[in-house]
Amino acid sequence: MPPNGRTALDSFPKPAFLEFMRDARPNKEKSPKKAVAAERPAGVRRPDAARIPGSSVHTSLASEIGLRIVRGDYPPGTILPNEAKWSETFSVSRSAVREAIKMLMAKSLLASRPKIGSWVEPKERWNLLDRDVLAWYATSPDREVFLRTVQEFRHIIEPEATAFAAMRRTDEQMAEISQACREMGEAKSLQERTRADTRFHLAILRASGNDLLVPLGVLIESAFDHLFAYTTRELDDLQLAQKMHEAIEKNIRLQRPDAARNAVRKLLANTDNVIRSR
Amino acid sequence: MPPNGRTALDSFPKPAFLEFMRDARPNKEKSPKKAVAAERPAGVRRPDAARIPGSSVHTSLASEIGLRIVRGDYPPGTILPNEAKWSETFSVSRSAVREAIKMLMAKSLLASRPKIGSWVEPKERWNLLDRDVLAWYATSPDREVFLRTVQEFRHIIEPEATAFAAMRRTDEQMAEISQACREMGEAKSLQERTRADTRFHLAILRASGNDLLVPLGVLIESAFDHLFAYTTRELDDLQLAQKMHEAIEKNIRLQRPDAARNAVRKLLANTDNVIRSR
DNA sequence: AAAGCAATATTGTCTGACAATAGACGTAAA
DNA sequence: TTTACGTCTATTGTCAGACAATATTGCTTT
Repeated sequence: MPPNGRTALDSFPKPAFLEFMRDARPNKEKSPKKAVAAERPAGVRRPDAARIPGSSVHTSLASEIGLRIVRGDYPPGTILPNEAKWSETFSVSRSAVREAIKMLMAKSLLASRPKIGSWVEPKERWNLLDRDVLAWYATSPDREVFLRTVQEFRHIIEPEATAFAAMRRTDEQMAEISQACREMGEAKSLQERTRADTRFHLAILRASGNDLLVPLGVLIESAFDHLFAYTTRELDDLQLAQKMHEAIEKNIRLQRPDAARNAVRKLLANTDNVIRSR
Repeated sequence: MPPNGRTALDSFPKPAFLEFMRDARPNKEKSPKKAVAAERPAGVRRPDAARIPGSSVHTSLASEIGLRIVRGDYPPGTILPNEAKWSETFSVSRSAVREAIKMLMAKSLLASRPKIGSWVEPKERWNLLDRDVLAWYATSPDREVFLRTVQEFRHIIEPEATAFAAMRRTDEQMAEISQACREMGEAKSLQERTRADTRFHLAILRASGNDLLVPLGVLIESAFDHLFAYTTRELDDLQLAQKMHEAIEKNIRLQRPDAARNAVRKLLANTDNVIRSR
């Protein structure tokens, strides 16, 4: 029953109220509050905000503030504007601001105390492996550096994860991996192919049998998002990449950890070249 | 100015209100609300809640609910009690409940929609590498399994991270590493030693030059917390471990990636033995 | 039987109030 | 002059109550 919608703060829903961000309207008269029903004050009342799932006010606010922090607008240690100030700046209620701030606190970007305010936590505390933080982080510096960092990380994780998968995969997990691999080959569009590619690598992480590896999937997703622009359209390259994926699939299927690890290393080296050559 | 207190939801502050958790008091009369000042209703009003930093109501609530979810009380897909219900169960305001839920949403343990309610997200979405989630996760299954998983993860991460550190460390980073190593040797108590040990490994992660490795420090901290009970009191073992740490320090200092990697592998193998032998 | 429509339950948002906290500052004492 | 203490005050924490938006559920109508 719970629908499987995309996760929240992904920041692309174009938060409605951000349009009038700096539009400080100090003299907004209080809404009458007596008029119970009938007599709609005709517009003015933020007509149709919050349509898309990920764009409730607090969510959008969290995105905006989170992005600013990660981007470096408020360096670690900085004391942020207080809740009343945010509330005024964005013309939203204090509750919405508080909920947004609580979300950022949950990601360790912020902490707060009465009388002090909220301050930006030192960068080491940031939960960089969080989906949203990662997304914000990915936008701020130039793509190159970010992509290189993620790619380096993949070199550390994926070969070992794949070796474990070759040892411990269940049949169901193998089926997922194989299917994703097949769908990569049959994909009609580049986007479709990339999606199957992502599924392939995530399935391997899940099959590794180590719960802690699974959350690292966000890194792979992020990498593929940013790699998309670099992806080749050349048929030769595509076929080569497909062969490499099939080699990985095969070695996991035949339960050969070492061979699987090497196959992944080859694939990553190939990806490195794609990045470098651009 | 921002004090460097421990991070929030660490769940050891023994949240005050949890005492009367199941104490459903349906007929609580509304507080008079007219009596402005003077005439304190004498006790009853949750006398001294929220003393310790990490124990505000919403924070404690998030801990309690988060723990329940991770523990498996509400399996993925389950629709949770609604906000009003939580509010009643714990006798706290709906705002507090909402803020707690927003924190859990930020960690991808929950998601919600109007009219539906809040449901537990599939486990793959959980941000297991989050400090709090990890802490909750660590309590639920038996220590053994958790410890083994974390330790396996360390085998994947730390050798490579250390090799990178040997290549890219700055002098400041080296100083941190060396100091932690020294303090390990000079530590007077086991606890003191463990703390220095943790600092040593975290400093290496930071020195690796890959931002994404830093957040994995929570795993190491968690591992050491749980490893503490297993730690040996034998002098021989301690001295052996110290030698291994010094070998790592030396190889990073001399910028020998391969030797550093091997030194870490040895140390981890030693730790494996400690775990296994218990 | 199918399609549209209304009732309903739940989260989302706003408002306004008061409590608790801890820094800043001034005042008094040593 | 310096130190210690108490007061002032700005900020988050908590509460209460109201209304809006939304999508499921079940009913009604064709």
